[in-house]
Amino acid sequence: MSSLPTSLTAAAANGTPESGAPLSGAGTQSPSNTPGASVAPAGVSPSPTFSPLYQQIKALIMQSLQTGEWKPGEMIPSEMDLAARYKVSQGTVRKAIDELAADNLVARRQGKGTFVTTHYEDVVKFRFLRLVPDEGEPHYGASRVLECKRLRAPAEIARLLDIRTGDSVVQIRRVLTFSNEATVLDEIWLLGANFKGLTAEKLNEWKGPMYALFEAEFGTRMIRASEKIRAVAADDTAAELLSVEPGSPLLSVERVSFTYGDRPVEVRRGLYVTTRHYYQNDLS
Amino acid sequence: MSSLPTSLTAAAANGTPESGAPLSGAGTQSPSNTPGASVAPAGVSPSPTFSPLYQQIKALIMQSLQTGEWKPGEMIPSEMDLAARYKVSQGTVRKAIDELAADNLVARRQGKGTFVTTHYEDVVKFRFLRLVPDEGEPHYGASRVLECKRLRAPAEIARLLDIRTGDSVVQIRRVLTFSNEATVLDEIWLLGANFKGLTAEKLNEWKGPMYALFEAEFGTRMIRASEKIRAVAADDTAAELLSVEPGSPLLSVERVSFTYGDRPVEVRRGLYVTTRHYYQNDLS
DNA sequence: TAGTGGTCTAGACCACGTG
DNA sequence: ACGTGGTCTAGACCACTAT
Repeated sequence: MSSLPTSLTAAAANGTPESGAPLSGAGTQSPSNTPGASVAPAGVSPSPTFSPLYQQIKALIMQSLQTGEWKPGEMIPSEMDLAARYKVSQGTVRKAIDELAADNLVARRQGKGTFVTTHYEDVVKFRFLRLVPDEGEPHYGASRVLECKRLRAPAEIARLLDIRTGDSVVQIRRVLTFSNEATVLDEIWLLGANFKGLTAEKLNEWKGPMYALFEAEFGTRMIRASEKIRAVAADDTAAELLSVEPGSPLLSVERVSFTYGDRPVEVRRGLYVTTRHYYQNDLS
Repeated sequence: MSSLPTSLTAAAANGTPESGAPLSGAGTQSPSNTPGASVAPAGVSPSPTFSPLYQQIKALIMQSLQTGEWKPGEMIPSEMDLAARYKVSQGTVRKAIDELAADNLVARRQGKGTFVTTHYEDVVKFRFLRLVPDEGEPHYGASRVLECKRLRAPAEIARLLDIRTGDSVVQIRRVLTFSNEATVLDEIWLLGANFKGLTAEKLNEWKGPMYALFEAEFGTRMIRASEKIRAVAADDTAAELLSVEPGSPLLSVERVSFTYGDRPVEVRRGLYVTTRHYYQNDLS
C-alpha cells in the first residue's frame, strides 16, 4: 500500500489502486468559458478501458470511508473541499456523491452536509430486517443470544464466505422476540479475522441492531446483502425454540452480507415465524 | 382535462395536473454567461411548496408515457428535442430522464437513444418473477390457465385494489411449471375496467410474460409492486395442483401491482414450491 | 450572515452506434 | 459523418440550517 492519494493527479500517476485503470484522458478538456476559443486537443490516450472521472472520485471517497478517515455518523468534507482536494469541479464530486448516496453509503442533508450512514439510524429505515408485523409499527424486538463461539468453518460456510474450510469463524445462535413472541431463530457465521473478542456477553449487553455493534466495535460495516428465501418445515429444535409445532411452516432466509469491496463477511440463516409477521419486499 | 401541454410555460399557466403545484419561481434565473452581470431578481413567488423544474419535466414526460404518446419499445425524443419542447436546458431534461431510468420507466442506450421499457425484455431481467432454480439459469416456465372469469370483487380484494366491494374484477387461476415440475400456483385479480375481453384462451395462446400481454393488448403497464411473503402449509387443493403433500411448507407471496400514478390494478396470491427453487432478494 | 447541499444553465468534448 | 447519450466544467442562484 502506498500513501493515501490526496489529489487526482497523484492517483493518475499511480494508476487507480484497485482497477489499475489509468486516468484515461478524461478531464484533459480545456473548459475555456469563452466560447469558440477551444484550445489544446492534447490527444493523449484515446480510450483504453475508459473510466469516468466521477467514478474514480467515487472510488477514492469510498477508500476514505473504508480506511475510516470519515467514520459512521461523521460529516464528510463539503463538495467544494473535496473538489479542491481532488482537483476536479464541484459538479464531478456531486455526481460521485450522488452515487454513494444511492448506494446508502452516505446521506445528504440539505443545509448541513453529507454524512456517513450508520446502522444505528437504520432502526428507522429497516434496510436489513424486513419482517413487518401484521398490525402496528415495525420495531426491533429483544435478542437472546443462545451461543457465541469460535470454530472452524464447515465447507458450505467457507464457500459462501470465500475462505478455506477450517478457517476461523464465529458462530452465533440467537432468538429474536417481538411482543413476547419468539419470532426469529438466527444462526450466524462471521469471518473470524474481523471479529476477535466478540462474546455472548457483549452481544447481550448491546441494545440496538447487531450491525450497529459490528460497525462501532469491530469496524466492519455491512454494505449490502443477498438473500435466498424458502418455506421449510420446523424441525424439533427450531420448533421448541420458537414455540411452534414441529413441522410448522417457517420462512427460511439465507443471507450473505458484504462489506466494502464486495467481500463477504457474514452468513446468516434465519427461520421466521410468519403467522403474525410477514416479509416485506418491493419490486420496482 | 385540458389539452396536452407541450411547453413548460403552458404547464405553469395551468398548474401541474396532479399536485397542482405552481412553477414556483424556479427557472426564473438569468443565466447570463458573462459573470458579475446578474440581472432581474424578479422576486415573484418565494417558495410555496417548491418543486424543482426537472421534477415538473419528469411529470410531463411520464404523462406522455401514460397517454401512449410513446409506446413501450419505442424511442422517445432526444434530450435536445425535449429540451426545446419544454423550453428548458438539456441538462434539466437529462436529470428528469435520469430519474425515469432509475424508476425503470425508460432505458438509455448510448449512441442510440432513450427507449420506453417493455415487460417483454424483462424476460432477461426478471424484475417481477424472483424465483430462481437451485441449479441452472432462471427461465420462464409453461403457464397453464385453470380459470379466467369475471366476478364481483370480494371485500378484501376490493380494499387492496382501492375499489368498492362488488365492483367488476377478472379472476385468473393458473399453474406455472418449471422443467416439468408444477412450481407456482397463482390466483390473480385484475381491475375489471382495464381488462375487458381477457379470456383463458388469450392467456393460453400467449407466449412470454403475462405482463407483456397486459401492456401490449390492454395498455396497462405494471410499474412497481409490493409483496408480502409468508410460509404457509399447503391445503388440499394447492397440494394436488402442485403435486406435494398436504401440509407441506409453501411460500405465500401476496403481491399488489401498480401502474402510472400508483394506482393498484392487480392483486396476485402465489404459492411457490421452494424445494428446487428459491426466492431471490437483494438488500442494499 | 455564512456555509452547505440543491437547482439550473450553457458550452465543449468524449464514446457509442449507424449510416 | 452524423446524431445520440455521457462526461466535465463553471458560474449563478435558491433553499435549508446553524450561529
